[in-house]
Amino acid sequence: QLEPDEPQDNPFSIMSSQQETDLLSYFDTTLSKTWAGPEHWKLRRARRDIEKPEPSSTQDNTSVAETESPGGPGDAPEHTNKKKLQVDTAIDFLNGEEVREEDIFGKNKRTNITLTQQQMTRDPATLLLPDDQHFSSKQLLRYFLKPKITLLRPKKFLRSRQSDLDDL
Amino acid sequence: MVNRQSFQSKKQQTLASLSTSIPNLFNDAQQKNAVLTKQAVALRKIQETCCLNHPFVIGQPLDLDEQGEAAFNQEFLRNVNKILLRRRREAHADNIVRFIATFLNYTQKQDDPASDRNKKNQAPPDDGHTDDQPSQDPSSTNEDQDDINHERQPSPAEPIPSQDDDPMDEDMPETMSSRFVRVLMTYILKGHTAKSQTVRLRCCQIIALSVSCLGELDEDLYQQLKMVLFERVRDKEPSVRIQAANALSKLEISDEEPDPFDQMNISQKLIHLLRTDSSAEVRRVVILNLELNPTTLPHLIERARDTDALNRRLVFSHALHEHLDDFRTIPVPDLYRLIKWGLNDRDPSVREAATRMITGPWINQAGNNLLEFLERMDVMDMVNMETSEKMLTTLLEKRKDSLSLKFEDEFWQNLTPESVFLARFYIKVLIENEMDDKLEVVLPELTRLAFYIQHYNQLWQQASHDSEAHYEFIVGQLFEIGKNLDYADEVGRRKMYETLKTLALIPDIPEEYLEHIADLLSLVAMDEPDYTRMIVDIIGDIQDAVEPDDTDFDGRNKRLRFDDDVVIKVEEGDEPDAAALSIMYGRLKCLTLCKFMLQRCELSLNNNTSIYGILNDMVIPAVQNSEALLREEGLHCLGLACHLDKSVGIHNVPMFIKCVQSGHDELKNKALMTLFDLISKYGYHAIAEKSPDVRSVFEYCLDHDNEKLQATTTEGLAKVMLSRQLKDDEMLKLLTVLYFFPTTMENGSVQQCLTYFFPAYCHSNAENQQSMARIAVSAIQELVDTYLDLQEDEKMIDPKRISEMMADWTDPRQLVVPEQQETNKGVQGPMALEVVQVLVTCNKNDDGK
DNA sequence: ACGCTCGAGCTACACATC
DNA sequence: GATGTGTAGCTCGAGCGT
Repeated sequence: QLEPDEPQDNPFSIMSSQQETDLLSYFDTTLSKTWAGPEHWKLRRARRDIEKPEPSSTQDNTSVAETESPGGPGDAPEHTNKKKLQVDTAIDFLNGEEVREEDIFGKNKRTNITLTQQQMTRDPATLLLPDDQHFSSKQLLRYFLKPKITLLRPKKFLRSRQSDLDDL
Repeated sequence: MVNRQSFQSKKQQTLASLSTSIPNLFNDAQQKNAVLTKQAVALRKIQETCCLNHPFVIGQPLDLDEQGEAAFNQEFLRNVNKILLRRRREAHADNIVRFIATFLNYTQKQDDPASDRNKKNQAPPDDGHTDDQPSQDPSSTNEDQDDINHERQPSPAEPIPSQDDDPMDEDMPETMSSRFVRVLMTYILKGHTAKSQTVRLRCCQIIALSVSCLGELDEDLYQQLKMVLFERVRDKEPSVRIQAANALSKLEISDEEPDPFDQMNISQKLIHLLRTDSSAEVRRVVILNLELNPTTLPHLIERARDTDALNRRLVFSHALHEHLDDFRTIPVPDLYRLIKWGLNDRDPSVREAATRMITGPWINQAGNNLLEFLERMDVMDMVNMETSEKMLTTLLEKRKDSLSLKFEDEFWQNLTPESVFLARFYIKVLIENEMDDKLEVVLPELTRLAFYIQHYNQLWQQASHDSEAHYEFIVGQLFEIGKNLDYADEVGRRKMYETLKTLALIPDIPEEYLEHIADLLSLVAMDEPDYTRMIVDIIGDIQDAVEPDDTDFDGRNKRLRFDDDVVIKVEEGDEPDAAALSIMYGRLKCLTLCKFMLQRCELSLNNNTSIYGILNDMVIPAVQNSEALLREEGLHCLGLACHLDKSVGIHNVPMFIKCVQSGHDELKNKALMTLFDLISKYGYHAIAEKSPDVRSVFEYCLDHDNEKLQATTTEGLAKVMLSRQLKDDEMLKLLTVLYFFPTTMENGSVQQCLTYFFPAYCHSNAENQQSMARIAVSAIQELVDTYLDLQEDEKMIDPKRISEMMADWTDPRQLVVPEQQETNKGVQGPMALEVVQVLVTCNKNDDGK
């Protein structure tokens, strides 16, 4: 969690926490699917997945689990039934009902079943991704003028040979 | 005749039981594991019995029972009818479609004496989808075939026509199957204008799977078929287009006759679909079926950037995988674009497919020889360096275990661009994977490497124009290898220093080599002050070489080489002053080296006093120089110096602001970068306290028409706001409006930066999210106004989508760290209120939300 | 091979338009 | 009033991971 107000003279103590790195790498992964920008943005299905576990976890594990369990055992056979019913798309060629040809070849005079020439000529660029600049937290964590140095841990770029010797 | 009579009675029986025998075959054929050939064989037998007056004999003139034929056809079509209304992807119906194709293939082959001899009854083609299972087991198909041939032995009583007496007429002879094909196709084609999309879909599907099973078609039927497909490929329903495209791709590509409707031939239509069809699956069908040739190749390559990840993947795993005989048929720029896209794709499965394509068939094409492969890839071309590097790294990652190389003196003495390039990345991969034992036999000693650099440098300096680039490249790669060595050896360090110094003094050393030198010297140096002293010395030497006596300098070939777009403008009539030019280039080179040094320095100026001299003698004068390039590079150095000392930094802020306000674009950009760096380093308030102008400077740059400047400002603000140094609703609103503004649409850097920034900003922190909520409504109002009076040629995101995105940003559930419940409702609630207020005050303009 | 998940596509419904 | 158009929600299946 972020500290709301850090002393202004040392602002990057905010950024230097491990959590901050975690947060940014979290966004690096979650946002890697939406990088292409508003033209390719889609409304994600409401994050029910995150809310689903909530009722079970937020509630006590004593009463709620009991009340919901009756539905559980009933579900299992239902699933198998459903599957069997769904697979039942076989066609009975021998005794099946006749299909009337006018049902098949019936035409619709008014409805246009073909696209207009204009609908056919769309800009090919809309079906292509833009040039990916691979924007990530890396860009946000480096200096413009010293791109090799991260803002997070201003470690020494030059390792002192003297200290190497000292280490031994 | 007895035979004839028995045939007739068999026919009577068969005709009588048609309404059960054929449905039974269809029933069998729809099953999941049905061997369709079996049913096809049985159906063919029925067909022969019904349609002929004699037992079938290959090559015999057709003796047709038209009534029997009609009965057969009618019954067949009656069964076909039953699948035409079955929805897309219903397995049973799909099986029947395949059955139809199998039957057509089989019955047609039976009547064709040419194909009958070698009776390699090809399986009917797949439907071009990724989901198709291999419909038939090839071995069983062949077995069935053999059985048939035994059964078809003509009875001894029949006259056996000679097999070779029947050269085909120019007009194909009519056969039982050709008549059937005509009947079926004519019937199926009727469905192409049906009201039901399912019928259209099924008809096209039948055509798609059957076209290659039809044998030779009448010209008129073929034309009719083609026209129908031309129309269906423009169907309103994507699912129909998928099948139609599939069918079209199975027609002879050699047919180049254009459609009178739009003047496009088959190939052109397919390419058009590939590029413009809104359905990813339609495009996919074309990717999978389009023949690879010089015309289609660029369009297939373009699909490596398709919005659909699966399509992108198929370009690598299918279209260009096995079908491309020689990757050198791809023009080099396209080749590198393709590899770059594939290896850098956001989707791991695409990257994987691209890697497999390169490591598999492409390397094979080069005889599994990496050096040969690199040669064919033309890796020396510096334009594509990044991609070459990535590619070789990927390659070696895959092969690191099976590859054991040994680089000894002889290897290093006889380097080629390809071999040194390979060595560099082999070393890199070994280091990254900590494969120390393999490294041991590969890494040269520091002294040796210094010697090799010297050696190839000499060759470079003496080289003819032709081989110059060759040696230059080798030296560059040796620099890179040098960064991996151990610098403990004193003698090696000294040798390296001497070598690097010599190189630094070469008048026309490329800029990136100067950077390598700066890097390597940092490894040679004992510590930072030592490093600084080394560079300052070298800078002094460079200056001495250029400035004191300018007699033998010729500005043209001794100049420092920068990127191509950097061209020093020489004022009109200044040409004779080559000496002045060369002095200027010398200064520029010193500044550049200084820049590289400062980028690698950390110590404060007080602890590293040798920098002061260089700042005062060289950098400050350069900032005031009239030559733009020198000013830029000087400013850059000054900016870097500000990194090292807070008071120097703060002191110079007004100067940087001034540069942003009145410099040329490149200078503006450098100054702007420095300002953001200083804010990052010393805090926004430390800067803004003394120079409140910064904020307005940022506003000014956000609006600037220079894209690079806009991008720098955006990225800088994103940094400063994400780190929560700057909390400024108004600035956030400016960024939001900028993000969706029509003029920013083309600026990819700004777009992609903000695409990252907004969700990260809003979802990382509840306070940020509230800030967004406060400005969202007024921002969207402004954007809707903009949207309403868009010019003809301007494009903008639909306001509805804008509001969706803003709703997403301000959704409290998306917060990474969920706030305490109090704030949860409070975010979008006020927004909704505000929306209502806006709607009430002006109920003529309403947004899409 | 199995099972899960996410997303494309389908249906139904409301609204607009002729 | 009927028919076309656009959208919301739901379902089912392809494709991925285990």
